[in-house]
Amino acid sequence: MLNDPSLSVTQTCGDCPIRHRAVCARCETDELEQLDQIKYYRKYEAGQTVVWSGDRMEFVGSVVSGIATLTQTMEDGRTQMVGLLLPSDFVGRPGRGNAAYDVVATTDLVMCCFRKQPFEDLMNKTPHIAHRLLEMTLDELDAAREWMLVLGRKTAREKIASLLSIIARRDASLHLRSAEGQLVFDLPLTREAMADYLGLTLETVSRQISALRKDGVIHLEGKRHVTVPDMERLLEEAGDDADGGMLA
Amino acid sequence: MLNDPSLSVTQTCGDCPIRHRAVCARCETDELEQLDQIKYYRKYEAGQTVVWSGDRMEFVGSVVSGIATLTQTMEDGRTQMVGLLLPSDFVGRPGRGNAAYDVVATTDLVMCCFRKQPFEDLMNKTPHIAHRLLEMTLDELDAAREWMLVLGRKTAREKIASLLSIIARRDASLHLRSAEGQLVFDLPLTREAMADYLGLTLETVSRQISALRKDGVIHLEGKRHVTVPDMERLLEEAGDDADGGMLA
DNA sequence: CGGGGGGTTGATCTCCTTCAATCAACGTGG
DNA sequence: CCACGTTGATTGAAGGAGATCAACCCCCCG
Repeated sequence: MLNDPSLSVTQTCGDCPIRHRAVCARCETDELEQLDQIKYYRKYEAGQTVVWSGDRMEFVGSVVSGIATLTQTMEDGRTQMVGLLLPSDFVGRPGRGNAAYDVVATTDLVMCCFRKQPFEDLMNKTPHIAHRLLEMTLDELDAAREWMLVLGRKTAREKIASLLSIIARRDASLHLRSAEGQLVFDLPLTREAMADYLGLTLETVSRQISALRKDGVIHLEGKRHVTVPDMERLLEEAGDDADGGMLA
Repeated sequence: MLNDPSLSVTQTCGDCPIRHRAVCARCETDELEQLDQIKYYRKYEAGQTVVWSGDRMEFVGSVVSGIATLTQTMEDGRTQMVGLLLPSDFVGRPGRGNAAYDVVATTDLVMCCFRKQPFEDLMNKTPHIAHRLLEMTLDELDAAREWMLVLGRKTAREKIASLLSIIARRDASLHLRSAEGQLVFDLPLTREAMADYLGLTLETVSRQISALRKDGVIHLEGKRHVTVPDMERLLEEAGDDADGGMLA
């Protein structure tokens, strides 16, 4: 629960790594200045809970760096991840007072926060923000619906392959390291988190990853470092049509 | 495939049954007039496909009456419903050329359609529309995420109970017929459609409905007419915390 | 009368869960 | 430096929830 007092991550929006992808992506310089005045950065350690489901939302904001998860939990403890928050993703829902999900940092995390009320006021005045938020929300809705197919209809093996290909795709779009068709990345999630994402048990996750390794679909170094020798193959295993985007 | 030529459902927006809930909910009268100029009604019969996944989207629009489903299908035929479209729900995604899902009418259906380009132009000019669409999209995202928990973590029995309570709740909010705590409604879906919604087989759906009936959680008249003697009980069976809204 | 769509029920199979043991990596304090 | 506990992961054995395959019913309609 270390509350580092030296968490001043002060920087100007112009230098911000997520400047062109976050809610502020379409803002003009004057709009950015207004955002600048109500923003503040906040750091979380891996494992820390950012927001508790049901709690009053003090702020909304963007993930600047690190990874967080959005999860829902039943009274008996069953949990389902309903979103994976990567840099530039938005946290919080304008127009709602209380959080609907737990937000947990899975790695060290930096958030760019806006106090809720000022942000909502600003949003109502600047269509660029509202427009970008609509765009992002529609993307998230698509992602959620794709995930519904994974959860409802895919086998354990297909689920794992689906998760791996999503992570691989994301990493490829960031590092554009698809040289030689070889994709390499680190799993940002524990086996348990993957299980919560996929609606499986962690044992099944472990078994299926081992199976994919034995079958040569992926290579593993250590527990987390993955190499995909043939992306087409992985997509087949995921039950997706090959081709599947890559350039989105 | 009957293409009824007498499908003129002409009416003014003022009389529209979904006037206060659809994308146009927040429009002023002058904005409504503009929408009026680009709108047209279209009818579909039960079973007809409204939009094919992958096809060019000619229009976006609202469900006026009837029920439609949003489904995704894998090459081998497995299908997952990713959305249930009720009156006032919006179909189509501004800013995207091709449909991502199949839209199928499960009952006779009336849609209020807008040609895509004019609608997008109008949306960019009138923040009321964009704002309402954001609101609706956020609601859909919440619904999708709640469904992810159902798909990923609930048992077959809980899944059925969840679906029934959602339908019951919706019907209650429409007909406010919660007199005596007795809820009565008709299932708008076949067993197969329910299975596609819940990530189950239709046999399992049938068995679990029978089981809930034997256990007195619901009463059935015919195959579709359902009575819920005790909503609390149904919510327990769904694995939801009791209370659960009812007044949203 | 035949036929087809929607639904129920039964028997069997299988994939995933559950329970459990084991392991490797890591940090911590004696 | 090593015993110890912890956390994340792998693997095995057994059991069960739901899928699969199949028969049959009901009802409407041509």
